[in-house]
Amino acid sequence: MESKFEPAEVEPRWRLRWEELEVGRADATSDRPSFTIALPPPNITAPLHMGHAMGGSVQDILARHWRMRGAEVEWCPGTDHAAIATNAVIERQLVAEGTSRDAIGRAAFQARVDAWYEECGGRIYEQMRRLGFTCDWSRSRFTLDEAYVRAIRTVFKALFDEGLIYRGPRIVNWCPHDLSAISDEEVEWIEHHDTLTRLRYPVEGGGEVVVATVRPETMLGDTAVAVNPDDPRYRDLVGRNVILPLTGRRVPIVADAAVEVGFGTGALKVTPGHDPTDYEIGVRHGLAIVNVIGLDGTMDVPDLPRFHGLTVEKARREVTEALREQGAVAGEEPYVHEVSHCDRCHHVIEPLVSEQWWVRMPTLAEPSIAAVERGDVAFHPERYRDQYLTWMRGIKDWCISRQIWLGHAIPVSRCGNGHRFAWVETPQSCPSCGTDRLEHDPDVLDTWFSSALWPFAIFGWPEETVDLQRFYPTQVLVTAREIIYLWVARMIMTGLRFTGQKPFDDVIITSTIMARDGTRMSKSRGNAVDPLDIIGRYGADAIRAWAGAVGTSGQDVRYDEERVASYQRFANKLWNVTRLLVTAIGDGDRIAVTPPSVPAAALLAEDHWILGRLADAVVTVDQAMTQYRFHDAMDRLYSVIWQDFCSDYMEIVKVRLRNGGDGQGREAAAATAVTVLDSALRLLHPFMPFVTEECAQRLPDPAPTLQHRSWPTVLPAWGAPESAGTRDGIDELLLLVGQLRARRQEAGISAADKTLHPVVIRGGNPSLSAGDRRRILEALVRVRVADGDDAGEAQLVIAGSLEAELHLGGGGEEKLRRQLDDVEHQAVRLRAQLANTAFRERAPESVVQKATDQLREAELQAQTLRRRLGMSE
RNA sequence: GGGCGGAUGGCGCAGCUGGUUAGCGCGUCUCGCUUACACCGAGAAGGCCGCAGGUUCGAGUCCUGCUCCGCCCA
Repeated sequence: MESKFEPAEVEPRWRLRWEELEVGRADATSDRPSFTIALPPPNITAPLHMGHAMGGSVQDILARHWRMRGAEVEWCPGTDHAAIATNAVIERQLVAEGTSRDAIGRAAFQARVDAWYEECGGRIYEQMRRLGFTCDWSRSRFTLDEAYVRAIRTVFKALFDEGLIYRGPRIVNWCPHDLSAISDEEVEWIEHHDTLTRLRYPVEGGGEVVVATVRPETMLGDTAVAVNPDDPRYRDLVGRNVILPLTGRRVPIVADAAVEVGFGTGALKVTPGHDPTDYEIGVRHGLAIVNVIGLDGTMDVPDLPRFHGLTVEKARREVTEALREQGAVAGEEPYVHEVSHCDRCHHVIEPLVSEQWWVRMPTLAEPSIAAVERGDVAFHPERYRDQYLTWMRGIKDWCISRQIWLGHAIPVSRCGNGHRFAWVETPQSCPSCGTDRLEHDPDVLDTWFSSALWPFAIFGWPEETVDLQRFYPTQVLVTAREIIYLWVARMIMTGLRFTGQKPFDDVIITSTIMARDGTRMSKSRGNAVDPLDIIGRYGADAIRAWAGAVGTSGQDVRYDEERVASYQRFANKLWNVTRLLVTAIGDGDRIAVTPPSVPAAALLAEDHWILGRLADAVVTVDQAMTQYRFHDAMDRLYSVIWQDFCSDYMEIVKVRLRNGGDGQGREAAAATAVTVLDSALRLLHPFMPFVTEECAQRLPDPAPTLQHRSWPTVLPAWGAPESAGTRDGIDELLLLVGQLRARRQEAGISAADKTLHPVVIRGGNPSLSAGDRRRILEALVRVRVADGDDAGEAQLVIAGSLEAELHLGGGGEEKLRRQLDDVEHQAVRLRAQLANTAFRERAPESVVQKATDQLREAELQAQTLRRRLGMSE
C-alpha cells in the first residue's frame, strides 16, 4: 500500500465498479421496503455548481445509507429542458456569432438546442458520476421525453376541462429582452438608485394634486389618481377629476386603501397598464387601461411623436423634460428602491397587460395547505413549513404561458369556428364541429409547469406502471430554499390532485453556499467555485464529506476550502491506519471483520474500551442519520476514528500487534481493530464512499462493495456490561496521559529525549488492573511505572481519581497552585449549589447526585494538592 | 412595509427537547522526520457565548426589547 491516499487513482476504479455492479439500479419487483428520491432535475443550461454538488451529496448519502439498511433504493436522476434559461443561452450564442433566432429560423434553432442538450446533459451526468453519485441511471428522465410530454398534456387538459386553466388579459411581468411573460417567482429584485419626481396634476375646477413617482414616463398611461380614504388632506378631492398634463386626458381621483398615506405626497398616480399595484386598483375601481409601452420595451404612443418609439429610459428623461417645460414638475429627490428584473437575462421587467394562460391556484392550494398542516409533508428545518404555509395562503393565479420557441407547446387549438379545446394527442379536427381548420396555440408552457409533475411523471404517470406503483410516493425531496414556491409547492399541489397522494414525506432544504466573504456565489460575480476543480485538488470524498457535514444544517455556509482540505487529510488518515493494521495482520491469522473473531474473555481492557466507543458512535450516527442531522454523524465519525481509534487505541496496541505469537493478546488486538475499523468504514461510507471502499477492500473477506454490506448495529459482544468500569478507568487514564505529556514538556524535556522517567501511581478506578494500567500508560507516555517511592524529587499529577508522582526533578509547584485554585473554585460553586434547598428539591435526582460526586472529587483533589504544597488542611 | 435567519476564542463553524470546567476544524506558539500517516505526532495559549432586561433552583440554550449583518416576500 502506498503511504498516501491518491483520489485520482482510486476514484475512477470505483466509479466503474459501482456501475458494473449496478449499485444504483432499483428492482421494482423485490420485496424490500422501498426508499425513493427524485433528483431535482438540473437545468441543462450549464455545468453543475456547488449547490448541485451539495444537494446531490446529501441525496447520495441518503441513498447509500438506506441501501445498507436493506431498502430498495430508487434515486431517479433526470434533467430539465429549462426553456427560458436555455433559450437565453442559445440566443446569447447566436448574438455572439452575429446572428439571431429569427435569422436562422425555427428548424436551425431547434438543432442548436438539441446539440446543446446533448453536450450539456452529458457533461452534467459525467459530473455527477465524478462525485460518486449512485443514481439509477437506467431510469433517467428528461422533461422533453415523449412519455413525460404526455403527462404534461394530460394534466393540462384535465385542468383546462375543469376550468382551472383559463386565458385572459392580465398584467404580467414582461421581459422585453426575452419577449415573454414570466411568473412572479421568476422575478428578481435589484436595488436601483433612481429619482422620485413630484408631478403637479391640475384638478378640474381649480387647485392641484401632487403625485410622486419614479416612473414619470408612465404618466402618459395614467387613468386615475388615488388617495387613501382616511387621508384628510385629500378627502375633498375624491370624486373630482384631474386633467393630465401632456395628454390632456381627464381622469378621476379615487379613494383606495392600498395607497400609503406616508409615502411621497400620499397621492398616487395610477397606471393600470404598467404597474401591478395600479392594476389591482384599476380592477377595484373599473378604471380604463391605457397601454403606452410596447412589447419591445419602447414607448407606443403614436399620438405623441415626441415620445413614440423611445426606450423607457429615454422616455423617462424626455417626459420629465416636457413636464418641466410646463411647470408640472414640483420637485425631484434621489430615491433607492428595488426594481424587478428577469432572473434569466437580468433585464428590467416591464409590467404590462397582455393575453396569457393562467392556472387558478386557490382551489389547488387548499389540499396542499392541509397536507402540510397535518404534517403529512414535513420540512427540515421545520421553519420552512411556516414559510410555505404563509405563501400558500396568499397564493395568486399562476401565469403559465411563455412567448418563446423552446419548450412544451400549450396543447390547445382553436378551430375556424372559434372552438377552443385542449388535447393530449395532436388533433386533426375540431371535436365540436369537426372542421380541420385548426390553429395551434403559439405559446409554450412555463418550465415549472412540467417540473411540477416530476415525482410521478418520471415513473410513467398517467400510465399505472409498475414503477409508479412501487416507487411513488417518494420519501425525501432534497432541494434549495429559493425553490420552495416555484417548485415544491407546485409538486405537492399536482401530486395530490392527480395521484391522490402526497409526492414525498420529507422535504430537506439544503444550506445555501456562500462565497468566502459571505456573499452569494455567482458566475457573474466571479466568486463561484467549480466542484470539479475541488475534486481535482482534494478528492471527491473530501467535497462530499464537507457538503454532507454542512448541507442539512439549514444554515447558510461559507465555502471554506480549508475545511474541505481537512477532510482530504481525514481520508489519508483512514488510509494509513488501514495500512498499519493490514501490515500487522499475519497471513496465518484467521480474522473476521465482525464480530471480533476471538472470545470476549480474550479481549484486554483497551479492546473493551474501544468497542464501547464504537458502540456509542454507532448509536449516535444512526440516530443522526435518521434525523437528517448529518453534521452530528460526520463529526462523531471524525473524532471516533481519528482520536479514539487512531491516536489512542492503535497507539496502545501497537506493541501487542508487533509481537509475534500471542503472548500479549496479539490476535485479540488485531481482531478488535479490524472489527472497529470495518464498522467505522461502513458508517462513514455514505459520506466518503471512495476511500472507505478502498480501505474495506484491504480488510479480511471483503465484499464486492460496501453497498452490499449492512449498516452497523451494536453487537452484544462489543459491550459486555462488566467492561463499563474498565472503560471509565481508561478514560481517566487517558486524561492522566495528557497531563504527564504536558509535564514532560513543561519541564523542558525535548520530544526527542527517550528517557523513561519513573512514575508512581495511586488510586484510580479499581476495574482497571495495575498491570493493564501500566501497559497502557507505558505505551502512550515515556514513563516507567515504578512500585513504591522512587528516589529523587517528584511532581504530583492528578487526573480524576488517579494520582501520580512523576519523577523528573522538582518544580511544578506553580502548576499545582493553579490546579488547586481551579479545584477550590469548583468546590465553592458546587457547595453553594448543593446548599440551595430549592436546587435539591427541584432539580432531578441525577443532577443532584452528579453535583455531589463532583464535589467529593474536587474536595479530595484539593486535599491532596494542599498537602503537597505544604499547606495546612 | 411583512416574514425568517444569524451574531459563540484570530478565521470558519458545532452546541438536539435549559442541568459537567462551552466543543471542532483552520490559524498561532513550543517540541518532535518515534519503521501507518509531516495530508503526521505531542503539548500550549486563546471565549464576560452581540447589548439590556426577564422567566427559572439553574440559560450560550426559553421570553421581551435594542443594535448590527443576511435572506425571502410585497
